[in-house]
Amino acid sequence: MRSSLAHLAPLPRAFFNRDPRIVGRELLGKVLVRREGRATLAGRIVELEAYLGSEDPAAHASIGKTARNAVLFGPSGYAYVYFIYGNHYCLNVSCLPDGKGSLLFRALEPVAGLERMAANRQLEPWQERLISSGPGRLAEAMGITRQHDNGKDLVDARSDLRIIDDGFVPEIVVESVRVGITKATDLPLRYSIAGNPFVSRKP
DNA sequence: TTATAGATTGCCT
DNA sequence: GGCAATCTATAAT
Repeated sequence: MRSSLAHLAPLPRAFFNRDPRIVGRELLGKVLVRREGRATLAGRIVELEAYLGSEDPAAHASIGKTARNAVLFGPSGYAYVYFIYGNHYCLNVSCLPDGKGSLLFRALEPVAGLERMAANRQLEPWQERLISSGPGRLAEAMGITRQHDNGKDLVDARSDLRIIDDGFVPEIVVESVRVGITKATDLPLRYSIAGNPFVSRKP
């Protein structure tokens, strides 16, 4: 399992260079892979949220380019990591350039390195549901920080953080409203795999 | 220089 | 279900 994951090709950059509402649906079922020394941590993407550009007041990019959100104004397929509520990191991938769209990773289903992921969260391996169900939780499980990972190329096969396609295709994709925001709360921009127990909140 | 809101989580009642 | 923790980017003074 470990070596097969390591050799699967990343998605092409063009995959990300599209409307995040399309990319979000198609990214469900793909696998986020983290290399931690000799260990490999991996989780299947089961929940994402799309953030648009200047027309989406909930999007960090809507205020224009700043030091914090600069990655969103660069090319597609790069990691935008921000720190929130004094406690948590959240991972996004840039889609359209010039801040026109990105996706927030909200939940993963662990598929490799589960014990290591649990340890990163100070949990026991049997507490599977708590390991990576939620944007702050999955970042902690994968050891993602702004210092180490902001601006990282998720398309680069040599990167220690990347997204690969193992051929899994979800049966049913569900659209629902985004979580935890106070603006543009009625847009159906959250995508999740129907019935998957690792989705952070029921749609 | 100071103030404030925030794409969350975990613990409390 | 309610709310404190904790800190930083950005806005306001």
